[in-house]
Amino acid sequence: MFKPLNPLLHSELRLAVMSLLIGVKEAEFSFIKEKTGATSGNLSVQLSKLQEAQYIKIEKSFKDNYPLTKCSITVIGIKAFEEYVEILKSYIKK
Amino acid sequence: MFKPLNPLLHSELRLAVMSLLIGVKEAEFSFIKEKTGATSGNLSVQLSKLQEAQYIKIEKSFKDNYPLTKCSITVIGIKAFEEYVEILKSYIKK
DNA sequence: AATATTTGGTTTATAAAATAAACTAGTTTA
DNA sequence: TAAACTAGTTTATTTTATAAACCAAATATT
Repeated sequence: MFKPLNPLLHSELRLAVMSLLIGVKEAEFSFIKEKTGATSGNLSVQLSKLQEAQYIKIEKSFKDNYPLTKCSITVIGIKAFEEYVEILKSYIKK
Repeated sequence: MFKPLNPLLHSELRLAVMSLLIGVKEAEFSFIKEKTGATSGNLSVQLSKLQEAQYIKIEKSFKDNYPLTKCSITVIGIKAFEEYVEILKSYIKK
């Protein structure tokens, strides 16, 4: 009846990150942090988990001497997000 | 940007329970258990939490000599559920 | 008539997740 | 050159979810 909700996406912060990334080409760590209101530590951990699942791609570089982390959603990530949203809708439409 | 998601409702099982209860007048423990696929223990714990928050009402009685637990959603619960759904939608619509 | 099984749960213990605090490595500013 | 800031990561703590064990009473079995 109630299909399982992908636990990787059923997390407030990771869901916010994915919701954000699905609308943009890429986003910087500090931008995501600001938009989600997350702490650096929490964001760092959650981004790593999303990367591990190959839902996002993380690219590290330097800009003006400072480290710069850019994230973008992958095809796998888009698919997982869309499926999660569909299942979620099936919950709340009852 | 991302409003906080009510943590009491952002739980797979509790969300399923609320989604179920919002559509019916009341439901028995075993019915909820069957529909959600939860174990008795987990369901018992989660129902208690929802009751504590006054999102549901739990009525205990006996039927054919056996204990019978009936649950129903409260006005507070309906309000919380609807607000949660609205915030959730604001996440996934970006 | 014991004893085993089932019902309808609750309680407790364990595993997993989220979050906060502390730390790293380097940069800039005073 | 020392203090403060950037941009994070790692580790520790707290919280949450889940599973396992348990309980009381009822019914079924031998």
